[in-house]
Amino acid sequence: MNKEITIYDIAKDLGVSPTTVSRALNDHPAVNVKTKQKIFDAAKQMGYRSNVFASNLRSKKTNNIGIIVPRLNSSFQSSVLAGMEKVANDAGFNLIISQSLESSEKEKANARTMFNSRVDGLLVSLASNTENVEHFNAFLDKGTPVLFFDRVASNSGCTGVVIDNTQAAYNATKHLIEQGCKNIIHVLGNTKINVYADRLKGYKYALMDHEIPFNSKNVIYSDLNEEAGEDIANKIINKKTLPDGLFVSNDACAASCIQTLKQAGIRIPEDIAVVGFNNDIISRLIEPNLTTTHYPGYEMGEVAMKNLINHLGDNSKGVLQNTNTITLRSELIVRSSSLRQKTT
Amino acid sequence: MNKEITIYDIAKDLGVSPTTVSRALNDHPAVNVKTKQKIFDAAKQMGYRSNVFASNLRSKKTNNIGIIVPRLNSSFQSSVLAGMEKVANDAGFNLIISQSLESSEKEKANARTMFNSRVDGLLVSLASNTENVEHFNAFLDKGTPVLFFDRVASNSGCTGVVIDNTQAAYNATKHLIEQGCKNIIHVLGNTKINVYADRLKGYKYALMDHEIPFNSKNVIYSDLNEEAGEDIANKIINKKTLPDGLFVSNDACAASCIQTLKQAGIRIPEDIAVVGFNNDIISRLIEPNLTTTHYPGYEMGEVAMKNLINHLGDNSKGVLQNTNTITLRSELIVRSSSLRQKTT
DNA sequence: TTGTATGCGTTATCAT
DNA sequence: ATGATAACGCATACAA
Repeated sequence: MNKEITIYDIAKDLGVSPTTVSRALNDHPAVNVKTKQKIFDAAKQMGYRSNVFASNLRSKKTNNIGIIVPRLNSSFQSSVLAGMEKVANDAGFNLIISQSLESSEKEKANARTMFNSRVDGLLVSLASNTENVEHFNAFLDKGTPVLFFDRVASNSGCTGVVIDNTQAAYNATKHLIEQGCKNIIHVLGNTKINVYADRLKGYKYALMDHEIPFNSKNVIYSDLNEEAGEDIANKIINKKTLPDGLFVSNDACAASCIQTLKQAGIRIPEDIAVVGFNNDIISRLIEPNLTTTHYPGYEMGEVAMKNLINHLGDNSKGVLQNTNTITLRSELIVRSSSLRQKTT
Repeated sequence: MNKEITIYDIAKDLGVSPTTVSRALNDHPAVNVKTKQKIFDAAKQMGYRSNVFASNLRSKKTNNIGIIVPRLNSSFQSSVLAGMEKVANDAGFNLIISQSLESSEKEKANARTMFNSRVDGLLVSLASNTENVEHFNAFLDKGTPVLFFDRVASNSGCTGVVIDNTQAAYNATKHLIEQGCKNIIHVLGNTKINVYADRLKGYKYALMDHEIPFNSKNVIYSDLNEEAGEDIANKIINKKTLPDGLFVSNDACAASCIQTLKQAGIRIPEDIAVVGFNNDIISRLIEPNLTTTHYPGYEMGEVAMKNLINHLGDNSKGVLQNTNTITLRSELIVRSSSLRQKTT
C-alpha cells in the first residue's frame, strides 16, 4: 500500500501553497494558467487522487444520490435504473442503490442508511406495504430532496414521477369492452400502492361509463409474478361462468395466465380477451401477442433523475414538496390477444 | 437546515469526553454499560447522525462497494445485482452501481470514478469491447480487491465468478446432436468476451466429439437482443440449405428468432430444433417452450459479493489475484423447442 | 495571483 | 473505564 499523495505533497514538490494546489485542481479561475498546468501535470505524474472524504467533510456535499426500489430484478425497475444511471453519470453523480424487497421495514432501514450516507438526494419507489412516508421526513428536515417515482404514497400529495394509471387502466378496460367483453376480470397488486389503486379506479370508471355493473368478485389480488399467473388462470377456469375479458396489471403474469388458459383449451382472444401492462419484451413474443400498456421506464428514470438534480442546487428547503406531480404519457398497444373484430 | 449534532455536542451535554462518546457509539467494549446507554439515549434524543466523511477520512475505509455492469436493464444482470445487494446490505455495505453500456471507454471512466470514490472493493462484469483490464490496476496497486463476474477478461487469469460456459455450450450442442441435428447454427456475441468465446469452444468440441465437421458459416455473431433475433431468423431462412438445429446464446434473442421462423412457416422443433441460454422467464412462456441453460444470476451475485467481502478484511495485497476462479453449476433444461423424439 | 490559518467531525494514540 | 490531543486531507475566509 503506497502512501496516498495529498495536495500538500504536490505543493511541497512545486514550491507553492496547498491552497493554490487546491484551487488549481478545482479549476478555480483565479489561478495562473501556467501554474495550473504545472500543478495538473505534477498531480498526474505523482498519482494524486482527490480525497473525497476530506472534500465532502469540508464542503458538506457528497456526490451521491440514493435510490430505493422494491426489487432490483424487475424488468421495469431495471429500465428505470438504466435511465437514472445515464443521467446521473453524465452529471457527475454516483448512485447508491438498494432494494426494499417489498418490505416496509427494510425500506426504513435502507432509508436510514441512505440518510447516514448523506446522499444529496433520494429517489424512491415504495414497497407494497408502506403505509406512510414518515421515514423520509429526516431527509426533508435536512433539506435533502426526496422524489418518488412510479409508486408514490397514495394518500399524501407526495411529489413524484408517475404515469396516469387511472387513465391507462380506463383505456385498457374500455378497449376490452369495445371488443365485446361484458364480464371482465381485473388482476392487480396491493391497493395500498397508488399504481394499483389507480388502476382499479380506472377499471371501475370504464365499466361505469359503459353501464356494466362492477362486481367485486371480478377483482383478483395477486403477487403478479409468473407463478401467480398460473393460480389466477386456475381460479378463472374454476369459475361457474367464464369471464370474457381479462385485464392483468403486469405482462409476465398475463403471459403466464394465457399459457395456462390455453393449456386448458380456452381460446385467446375468442373465449377470453386478455390485456397486460408494461410492454415487456414478453408481450411481443407470447402467442397471441399481448395487448398491453407501454410503460416508459427508462424515460421515467431519466425524468426523475433530471428533476432531482435540478433541485439539488437551490437550498429552498422542501421545494419539491410543492412541486406538481410529473405525469408521463403511457399508451395502449393493441395486439392480437384482445382483438376480436378487425378494426378497419 | 438545522445544525448537525456532533459527538462534541453529546459529550458536552453529558459531561463526558468526545472520545467516550465515539467509543460508545461504536460499541467499544471498554465503555461502561450505563455510560453507553446514556450516550445512546442522548444521541437518539438529540437526533445525532454519524458523519461518515469524518469517519472515513480518519479510518480510511468507506463502506461502499462499486459495481460496474454492462447494462442495468438486463434480466440476467438485475438478478445478479439483486443477489449482490442482499448480501452487501446484510453485511452493512452500500452499493455504488454504474453501467458501461458495453463501452470500454465508459467502463474506464466508471472505474476512475469508483477509484476516486474510494470504494472498498469492486465487482465488474466487463464491457464487450474491453480488450484488457489495465484500467483496474489502480485498484490493485492500492490493495483494493477487484473481482470479476460472468464476463471476465478472456486472456488473463483474472479472478472471477463464472459458470463453465464451455461445458454448458457443449451440453446444449450435444443435446441437439442427440436429437438428430447435423447442421447446427450457433448464434453468439463478441468473442472478446470469455462467455461467448467459451461457448463457441463448447459448440466446436461437441461437434468434434460427434464427428460433425465444423463450418464457420454456421457461426453468427449478433447483439443477441430482440431485434437481432429477427435478423438472424431471416438470415437463416435465406440460406440455401436450412439448418436443423439452432443454438442461440440468449433466450430473448432465441425467442424472437423462433417467432420469426414460425411466421415463415418453419416448424419448431421438427424443422429446426432450438436451444437458448439463460433460463429467462420468457423461455417458459414462448411456444414451444424453450430448451435453455439455467444461468444462476442471483446466486452468482451472492457468491461474488460474499467472496469480495471476505477479502476486505485481510490486507494481503492482491490476494484475489491468485485465488482460483469460482465456477458455478449451470444446467441444461430440456423443453419442447428441441425435443424431437420423446425420451422414455 | 498567491499564501496563512483554521475548521470540518471523527478516530488513533497515548496517557491516566 | 475515561480523557486529552493530534492527525486525517481538503476548502475557505482573510490577508498580502
